[in-house]
Amino acid sequence: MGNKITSRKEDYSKWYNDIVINADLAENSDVRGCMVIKPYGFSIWELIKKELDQMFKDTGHENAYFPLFVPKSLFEAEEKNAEGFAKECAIVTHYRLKNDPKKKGKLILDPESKLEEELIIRPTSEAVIWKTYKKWIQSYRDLPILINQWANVVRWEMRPRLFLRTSEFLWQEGHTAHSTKDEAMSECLLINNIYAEFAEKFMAMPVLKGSKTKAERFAGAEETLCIEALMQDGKALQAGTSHFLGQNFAKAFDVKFADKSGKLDYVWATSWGVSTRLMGALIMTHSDDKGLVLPPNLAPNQVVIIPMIKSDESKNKIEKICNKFFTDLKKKGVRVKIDSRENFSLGYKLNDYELKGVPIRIVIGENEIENDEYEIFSRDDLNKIQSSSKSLLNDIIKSLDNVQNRMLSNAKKRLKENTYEVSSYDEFKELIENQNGFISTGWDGDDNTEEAIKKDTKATIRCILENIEDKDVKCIYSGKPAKHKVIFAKSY
RNA sequence: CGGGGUGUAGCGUAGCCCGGUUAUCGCGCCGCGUUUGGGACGCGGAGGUCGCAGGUUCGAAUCCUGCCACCCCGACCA
Repeated sequence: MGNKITSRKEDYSKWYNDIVINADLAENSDVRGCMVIKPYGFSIWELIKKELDQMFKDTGHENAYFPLFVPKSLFEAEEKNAEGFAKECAIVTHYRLKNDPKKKGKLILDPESKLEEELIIRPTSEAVIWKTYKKWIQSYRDLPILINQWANVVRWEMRPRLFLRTSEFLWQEGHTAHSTKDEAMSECLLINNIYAEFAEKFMAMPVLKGSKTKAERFAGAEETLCIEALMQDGKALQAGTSHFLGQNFAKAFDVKFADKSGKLDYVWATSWGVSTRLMGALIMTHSDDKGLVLPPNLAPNQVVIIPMIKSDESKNKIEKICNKFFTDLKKKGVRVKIDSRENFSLGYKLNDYELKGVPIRIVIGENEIENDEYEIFSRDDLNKIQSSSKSLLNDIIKSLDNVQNRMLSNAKKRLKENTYEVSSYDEFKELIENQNGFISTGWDGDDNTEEAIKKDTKATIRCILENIEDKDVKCIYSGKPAKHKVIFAKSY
């Protein structure tokens, strides 16, 4: 191995990047702010896709694919959305290059190929999709449309950050159309619940569910629901959003439907998405100074078997037993791998799989076979439990469950321990300054209050947990009666 | 776009202030041998437009000018 992981206490940002790069997940590419996702990292994304995709399909959604390019005029149609994304768009202006007459071997834009109308590389697909939906929708019988697409998008952010904010990223975006407001609202809520369930069940990452304030809301949405996760350094990470778009896009793209009585009305819409940022969330929620810690449900390799071969005589026997366990585990649906590379020492392999976060590891050699004693090592708590050849298969499967559950309960505990109730603004500032974490408190609902706190402390309202009537709950900043119970935090 | 920093082999770096043999070291890579129960060792080897373009000089990784890229801190954001 080359570099070792530097302590996260020393420099969180450095720690995070080291894990991501050393564990072979991703690297910064030469192209500004874009990342290369390496095979092992991409396998994690594929698992995320697979599981989420199933959840969408189980709730009646279908996949489709829409174009990458958005003509500028189309993009402009929904004003707020266009304005919100305007300053982070990559734009295609030409369709051809030609040789530079002044510099041999260099290419320049061919001025003759300038496009009549520029094409925006989608930062999100509402515009293209609603243009299409107009053609698909005439009657209430055409509704609802429940479509999801897995795609890449480009947002030209000022400061990219590996996985969390890259110029190009992979995501899923759902776009639905409904005949009633209530139905669209429940769709929006359903999806946010799916996101939260996915985060808990598969990522072992507990999240808070809530809605965004006007300032933090998606451009063009009437309401944005979100899931917010807490990272190990106490900063918040927005992990997924689900937007109720009202009739904004239907009006912008003139999408009307005839109801049962023949009356025309604009359709109601939602859109929702999660991105490769989830992988950043996964890393930053569970990893430690030894490297990645992956929950079994999203680990490309759930179990690794390492044969320990000391002599030619025992080689056959050991390989046979390794293969038997390998096959047995495969049959049980476990993602298992045998590492029989002979040019790497045991110590190297042990460290390598710890770095890569493989949840369960067993070493099989002469000692294990002779004594019929097998050690099951779990990555999350670095503990070993004893097993025998007879019970090994079941014990491994049980251990995978244990790791998954333990990771979730530890993360839940950390979320609870780092969520604070405060009664004064001084206490609020003190906490934000020194501890980070979630601060649960009252807010008067005023944009100016939100803005003032942000300027003062860098903390923002991550989500509104609930609207409250209680006259005794005061806004932490203004002291006026609070309208909402909210979570403040510094965020990524 | 403002403030600070960096650019030398696949990765991490020394050298730069104070110009001068063949550009340093570690990891990784290739070959051979010995190894393998917690990141193995020995010997041999390959790999460099010193970010790019100019300038100063007998001579530039080193000094000067311009440009580019990246990192960190702000504003922006899934």
